[in-house]
Amino acid sequence: MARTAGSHSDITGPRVRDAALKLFAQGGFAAVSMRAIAAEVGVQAGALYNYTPDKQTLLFDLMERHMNELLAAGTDDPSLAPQERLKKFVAFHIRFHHARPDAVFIAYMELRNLTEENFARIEALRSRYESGLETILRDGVAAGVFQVSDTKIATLAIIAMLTGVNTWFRTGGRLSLEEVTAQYWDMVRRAVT
Amino acid sequence: MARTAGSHSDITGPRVRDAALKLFAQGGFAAVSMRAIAAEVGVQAGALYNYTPDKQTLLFDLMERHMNELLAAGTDDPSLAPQERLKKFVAFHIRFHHARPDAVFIAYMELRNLTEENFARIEALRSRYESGLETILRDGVAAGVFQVSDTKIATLAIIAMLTGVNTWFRTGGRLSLEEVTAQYWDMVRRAVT
DNA sequence: CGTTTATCTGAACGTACGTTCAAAAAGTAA
DNA sequence: TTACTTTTTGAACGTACGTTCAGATAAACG
Repeated sequence: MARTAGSHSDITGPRVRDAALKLFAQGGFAAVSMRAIAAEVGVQAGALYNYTPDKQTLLFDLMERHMNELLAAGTDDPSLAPQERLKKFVAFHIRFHHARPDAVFIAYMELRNLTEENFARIEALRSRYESGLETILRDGVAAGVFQVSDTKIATLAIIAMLTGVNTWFRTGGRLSLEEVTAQYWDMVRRAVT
Repeated sequence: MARTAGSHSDITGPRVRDAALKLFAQGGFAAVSMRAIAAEVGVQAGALYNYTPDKQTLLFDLMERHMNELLAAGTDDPSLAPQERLKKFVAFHIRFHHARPDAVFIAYMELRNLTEENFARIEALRSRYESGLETILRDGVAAGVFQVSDTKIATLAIIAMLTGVNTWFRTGGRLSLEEVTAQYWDMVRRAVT
């Protein structure tokens, strides 16, 4: 056998990434073999190399796509009041991260498996995202509506707190995502005012 | 050759755990070989099996020791005012975690490499630690000094926020650990009152 | 000193890994 | 149908893995 019926690059490519995302999140980059990814897709290991030059690049692609999605989806309207902008940020962050737990997990946990250069590129993207929040905080401080002595620290603290939702929240539990978001917004609001 | 000069179980045992801790934190459980750990200690791979039945148990031991240390070190005095108790908790959590970044990293990142049974045991220990904070929050709510609508969520949010310090704080940077602690305490205090 | 016990070596076991590549089959276009 | 391109197979490459164990040496003990 060789080429299989219905095989197409446009189909297999995304399926390779989906499989890798799922398995990396499940077992960790180093613990997942190319053969395991191939099995999930339904091809032999060799076929994966039509879609990535190597395993490391496959990981990097997943992370980079995730960070680019995050940056593209985030919106901030500087004409709004800082309180309103911060509220929108909190809601967006929780919603966006909750929708893609695997990608979030990988983007935070597999950084050490990147080459130095790839690591730097991911960190640059993450830094850009953090800057978005810090800008809101700074504008709020300048406007006198936030009292934050160090906006950089507050930025990191808020993001860590919000991302933490992913580690415990499950749909169908005691609270809805909207209720959880409201509570986190309450804490964030009070923490900066 | 065989037994080496000066070899002692009391010495090699801790060195094996230290090496494993360092290397697991650096590269991840799956990516670190028993041979690499042995090389760090200065023995052959076979010698490690005098100190652990297998690699998985070595990881579990590291995590369990860390969690037990955490629980043993944490102190809460219910006779103090809730505000004071919470302040002590914040300071303790940041200091304790900052002192052992490798163990913290492993205890949070390598959970998926545990067997189901071992995972449950670590989670039980973590849950006990979280309960300590939640008790403080509940007491504060009961006393009317904290306004928190869901103490469970607040517990998880605060812990995520505080543990986040480890991901960015480095001694010798712009701020001292004491200054950082003060700022986090400020945010936590405001978030619950 | 001689005997026993604790500790480590070095080699070996079967298995799995990431990656490569010629050959083959399916799709595409004429 | 024929010629060409895209996609996949299946086998193979060298390397590394976790673990076991008989044998060897150092330490401890009487």
